[in-house]
Amino acid sequence: MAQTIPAMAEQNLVLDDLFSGTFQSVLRIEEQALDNRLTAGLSMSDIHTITAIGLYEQNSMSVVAERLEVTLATLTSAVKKLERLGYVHRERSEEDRRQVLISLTAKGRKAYHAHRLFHEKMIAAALEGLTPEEQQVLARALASVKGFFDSGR
Amino acid sequence: MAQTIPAMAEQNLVLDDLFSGTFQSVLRIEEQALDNRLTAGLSMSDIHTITAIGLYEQNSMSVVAERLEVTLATLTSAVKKLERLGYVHRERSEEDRRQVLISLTAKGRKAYHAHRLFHEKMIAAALEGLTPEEQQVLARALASVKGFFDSGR
DNA sequence: GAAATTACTTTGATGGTCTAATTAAATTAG
DNA sequence: CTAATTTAATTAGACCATCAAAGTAATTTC
Repeated sequence: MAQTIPAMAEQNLVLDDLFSGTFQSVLRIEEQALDNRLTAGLSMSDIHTITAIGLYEQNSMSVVAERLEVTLATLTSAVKKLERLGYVHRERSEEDRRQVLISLTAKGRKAYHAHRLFHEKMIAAALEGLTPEEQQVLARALASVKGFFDSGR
Repeated sequence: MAQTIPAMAEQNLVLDDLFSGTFQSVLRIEEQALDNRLTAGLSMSDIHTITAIGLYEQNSMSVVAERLEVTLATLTSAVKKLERLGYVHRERSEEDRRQVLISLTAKGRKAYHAHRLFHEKMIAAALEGLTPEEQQVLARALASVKGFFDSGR
């Protein structure tokens, strides 16, 4: 009965450390990668905003705020910075003049691509020690884990 | 030659999304879990500090700051809050009176355990959809991925 | 024992986040 | 058709986590 808990904890502790540790490491690496000609001066938060705006879309502030799961107030200040730095274009919608539509400038798209490329290289390099079968299992395992978390508990 | 890149990107894109998505989900869940009798009012950052101080250790500020990879200034203010709230005990070292030794109070240890328990349950639940073999592979895959990131690139 | 080093704290700045208040536009109800 | 309500965004003001630089006190070195 309760006896199974400690037994379980043993193996899971390893997984837990691995998860947490990998998270930390990736975050660190990702931040370092911002030291790039095309993304210099941007924070992770800025990159998230750029990613959420999307490559060739024109989205309203509300839509992007929802994607990012932040308030409009937060997004307003984030976008103000990115507009000042020339990564994002802002204009009022003609259909509904309450809305503000935001989109990436050429510079913003370059930053977007730079970050995506970095991600691809990172993943490719990180996985090169795994066999295709292991990669397959990793994908399914992550999907399962994520699925669990997203199902609200 | 270069032709392998796009082919590779396909599968890796999935892994990439899974990674990023899982990260996000876990972070969210973890934050929500702080709404607990024993950890209420604490931020993730506070929990990290408590974890780094350790259950039954008495560490100097420097040691903990290094574990957390933050400056002493940052840790000083973090610890000030945790001391005020009764989670952490501070005292000057007798051997070297420049040092400040910090340790968890009973309340701090309770918070520590509450968070650990949450983590165990989270991992156990997240893995219950996987076969033991898959869990095994996941562990090795994560270890490999983490190893790659930690080896500096 | 004076000078240099070490351990920590304080001060003052920045960035990212929030809530509440404000502005302006669009929709709805009378 | 106006007046009231709702919606979209911004601004104002707060808080927290972080840092660098300056300050303090103890220890080590020469």
